[in-house]
Amino acid sequence: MMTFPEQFERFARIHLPANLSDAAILRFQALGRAAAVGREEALALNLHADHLVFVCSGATKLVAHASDRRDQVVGFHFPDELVVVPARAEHSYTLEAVRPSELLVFDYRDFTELARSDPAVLRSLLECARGSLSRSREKSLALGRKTATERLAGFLVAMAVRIGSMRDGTLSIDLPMSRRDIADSLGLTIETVSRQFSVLRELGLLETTGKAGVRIPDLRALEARAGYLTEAA
Amino acid sequence: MMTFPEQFERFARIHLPANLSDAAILRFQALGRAAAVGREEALALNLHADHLVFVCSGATKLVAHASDRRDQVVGFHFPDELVVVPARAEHSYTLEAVRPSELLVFDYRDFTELARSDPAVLRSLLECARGSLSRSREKSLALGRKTATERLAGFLVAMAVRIGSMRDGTLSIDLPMSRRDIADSLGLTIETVSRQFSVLRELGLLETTGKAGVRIPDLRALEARAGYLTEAA
DNA sequence: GAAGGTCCTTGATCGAAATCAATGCGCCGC
DNA sequence: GCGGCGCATTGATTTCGATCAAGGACCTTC
Repeated sequence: MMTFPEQFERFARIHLPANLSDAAILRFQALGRAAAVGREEALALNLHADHLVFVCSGATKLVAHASDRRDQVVGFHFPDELVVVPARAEHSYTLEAVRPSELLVFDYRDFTELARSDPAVLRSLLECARGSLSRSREKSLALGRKTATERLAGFLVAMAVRIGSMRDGTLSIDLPMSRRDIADSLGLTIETVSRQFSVLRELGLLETTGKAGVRIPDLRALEARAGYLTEAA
Repeated sequence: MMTFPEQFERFARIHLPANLSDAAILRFQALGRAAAVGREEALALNLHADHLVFVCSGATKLVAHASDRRDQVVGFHFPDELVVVPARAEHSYTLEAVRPSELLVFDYRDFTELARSDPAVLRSLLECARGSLSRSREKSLALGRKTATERLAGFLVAMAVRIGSMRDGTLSIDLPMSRRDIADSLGLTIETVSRQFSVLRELGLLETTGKAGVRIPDLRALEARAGYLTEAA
């Protein structure tokens, strides 16, 4: 459990320019607030404003809500990442904890107003937005044109890159999210996700240990199963 | 047909700050090139670099390509809009003309390098990225969790807002894109798109004239059919 | 370490959209 | 005005993933 100044210091180190004056840093700090969010809880936000949220610890999902509790996980966000949580428009969005998480919350408008003449901060925000846009476009392709197996394979490749680690010589992931979260992210049902885990397991592309553990013996092979473009095409 | 300086002037008026010095404007101008792209042609780009493209005239689609010619239209872009076209990664992207289009092309890296200390230009880029991210997230929700009818209704609402106009008292759209483009944007087939047009027509939510003309007598009703959140929820 | 609950897996059936297959319409040149 | 062609519509059938329905595994709690 971090104190607010510790959290902010971490945020500043990653997302604010190194040469910022102490006074300027304090002005940004004054705009932030800390929030601890328990598992499966949503971060409480003013629905009518955009927010900028820094993930200090845990793991989170950004969820878009349509009518009839049909939810779509629009993205997962892990420690040290910055997320833009949009205000309610055609649909509403919530940032929810997949694991107990410590978050740093800013009003988007206040933050950009303070950063309006600081190129380094603006560049940092732009990079954050570009990363999210790029992942979101990849997701559109997956949701629009890929089969269930390809979607799960692509998801696992992306997770391996973002939160995977080497364990006794094999690329491994400890998935923080439930099958429901994965299903809501891939536009599938939990049953279909479960079946695709079985398919990939039978193809020898992965091994599972318990609910959360996944070992990937051959990342390239899994990428191929995800329908990624090869050198040739 | 615009000359390159005319095109650039238009771009500068919309996306560059008004108080930029003439010298600075010329430096940006030196980075751009004009490109005319015919119907269904792709803009020729260096595949290994990101680009920034300004649409001067016409209508364009940003297409993500997976294996087996399964294409996903990731977004449509109309005159005065700025598009980020990503370099090839897991998938490749092309910007293609839906109608003959005049485009202004920049290398993304060069452009941001020149803008690196100019907050106003950076803010303009950030706003562009945020707009695209927001539309992309809405698309993820539609592709992941909505029915064919809801997707088409949502698409038509969005087009009405972006390129619709009032004609003899009724909100009307002259769709620049084919059924195939719409299908590739909504993650459906052309046959299904066609059937959903019939469904919405039979529901009295729209009238069609020829292939491209759409009249929307009641936008609110169409929005409701798109599964948008209502005030209550 | 047994009990209980939650989450996950597997199986059987159903349904929305894809695919396959004609047919129709609008738009072009002639 | 009349073909002809490309695009769009409509119909018949198939398919992949959703839904419905049991089991089974893992983790917590006592």
